[in-house]
Amino acid sequence: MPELPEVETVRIGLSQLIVDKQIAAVNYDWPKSFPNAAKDVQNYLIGAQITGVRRRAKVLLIDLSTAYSLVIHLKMTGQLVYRGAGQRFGAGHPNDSLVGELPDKSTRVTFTFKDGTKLFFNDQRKFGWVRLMPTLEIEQLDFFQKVGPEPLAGDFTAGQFRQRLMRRPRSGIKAVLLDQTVVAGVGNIYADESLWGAKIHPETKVADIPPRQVMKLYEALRAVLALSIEKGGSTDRNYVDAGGRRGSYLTFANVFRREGKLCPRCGTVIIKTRVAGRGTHICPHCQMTPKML
DNA sequence: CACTTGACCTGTCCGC
DNA sequence: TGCGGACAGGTCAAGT
Repeated sequence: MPELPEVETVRIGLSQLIVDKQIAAVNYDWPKSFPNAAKDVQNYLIGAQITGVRRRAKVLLIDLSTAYSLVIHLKMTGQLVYRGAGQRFGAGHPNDSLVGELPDKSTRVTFTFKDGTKLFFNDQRKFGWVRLMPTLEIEQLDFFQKVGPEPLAGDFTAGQFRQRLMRRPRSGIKAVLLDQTVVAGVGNIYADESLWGAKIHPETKVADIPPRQVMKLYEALRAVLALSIEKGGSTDRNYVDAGGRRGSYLTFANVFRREGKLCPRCGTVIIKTRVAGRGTHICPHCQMTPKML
């Protein structure tokens, strides 16, 4: 799913498309995708105006004039796609759009604005959700209490990164990067890409990584995330931005989904294995297997 | 404590 | 053309 760059791309799109709009109606067909009391929906969602769109880790926050917010997690296959009144297909380039006419069979929630435009929450696998709750209570959610710092924040230093990683010194580095309580927003794609950038094997124990390599990983992670946001994120299969458009980061990826192809750095064939229970792409030459003691 | 597996779901792809 | 299994960007909970 959407990792930090994808969710950030959706945030940027929505903040240009739906701020100030007033919600006139909401429809949903799968209660787990929209687990909210009808009373709250009536009192705090219908009639509310959208005041802003924020992101924290992989979670999207749509703030409302009622002091409530929509807290949204796209999980693996979630999409948030906006359509103008009467607009049937994706803006600009229908051929470039992964989504056709909406709603479609993966549409779980539809928000209709007063001006007739709509926002669709699509989610093929139904893992994602849209939750309505008081804005001030969001920070008290367990997830928000525990989630780590934003890796692209201006005040996030290499020293902090190293300290956070060292909370799990004996774990493999990939598992630690994927741990949202260590650093926010990193998922499978950017874990693989940043480890390739720093020439670190994903199973290396955190405590065994020399400080200089940790610094390289810090830089690689931030560079990869920033580049991906610039490219509109990664579309592996389902992901699209708020206009229904694909992201192009994967055309710049060095290892992710490139098994069987050549490492752009050394020419060795990239392999795919399993690490931390996830499909993992590495250059077996650049990212040498750590000495397994 | 840390790692693995199973759940949550649907869809696609691959081998037989 | 069909069927079974593995796998897919993410988290949780439970088991070892």
